[in-house]
Amino acid sequence: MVRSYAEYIPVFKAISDETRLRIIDMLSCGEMCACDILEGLSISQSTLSYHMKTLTDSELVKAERDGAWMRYTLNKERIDEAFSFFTFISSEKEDCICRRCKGNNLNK
Amino acid sequence: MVRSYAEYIPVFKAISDETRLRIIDMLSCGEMCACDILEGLSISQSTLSYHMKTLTDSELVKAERDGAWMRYTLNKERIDEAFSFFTFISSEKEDCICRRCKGNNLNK
DNA sequence: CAACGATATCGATAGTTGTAAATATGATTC
DNA sequence: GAATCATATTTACAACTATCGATATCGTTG
Repeated sequence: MVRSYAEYIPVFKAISDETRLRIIDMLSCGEMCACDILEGLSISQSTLSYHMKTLTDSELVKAERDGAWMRYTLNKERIDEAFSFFTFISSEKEDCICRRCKGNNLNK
Repeated sequence: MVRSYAEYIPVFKAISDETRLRIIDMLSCGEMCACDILEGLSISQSTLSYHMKTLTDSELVKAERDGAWMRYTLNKERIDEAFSFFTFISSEKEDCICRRCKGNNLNK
């Protein structure tokens, strides 16, 4: 199930930036090309390209070339995977690495 | 609903680190004190303190002093809030900031 | 209250991140 | 194929992050 803690860190990093959250919001209803995303933001073209690379490297966003344009879409499966992973990590489990606090009343 | 994109960024940053994910895993079944968390990791005490501050500042983890010990527990409500926020951001919405790509066939 | 155990803070440092200007690459069009 | 439009890469830099050793603070206990 959980392969390693490192597996989804690029996803969580990708959503840890205001500009990228705004881009994800823009993509929530369907695909957009880079030029139109750029119009909706107040950043340079090279900065947008950097952010889109962060998003596609983490696989949160899928990129498809269409002639001169790049079309971007949200990868909702990847989002679900990352959240499932975190939900698993943060939920009670049978073979848990947890141990109780030495000073915990529950252990008395 | 969504107050600002910045609202949950500290939460997403908090879960973007392998050591902190491991700590969250440790806390998934109940509370632990710092000394026991430290035992389960291979980091210095000052580094643990730094990570616990990151986690509590983001409100992902609640801290409670018990004499000399600090007891830490996961704040599952905060986790749910952050995920709800992101789910909202990444889902189709009525008054969406999305606009379609100029070159998109859907607009023809 | 002195000594000790638990945790926090400080200072220093190496590595990472976000930004933009300049430049390069890739695709289209005339 | 030269000009132009769209996107990516390179370079440089300031800000932030994770880390640790040293030190400080806080609480307990003799």
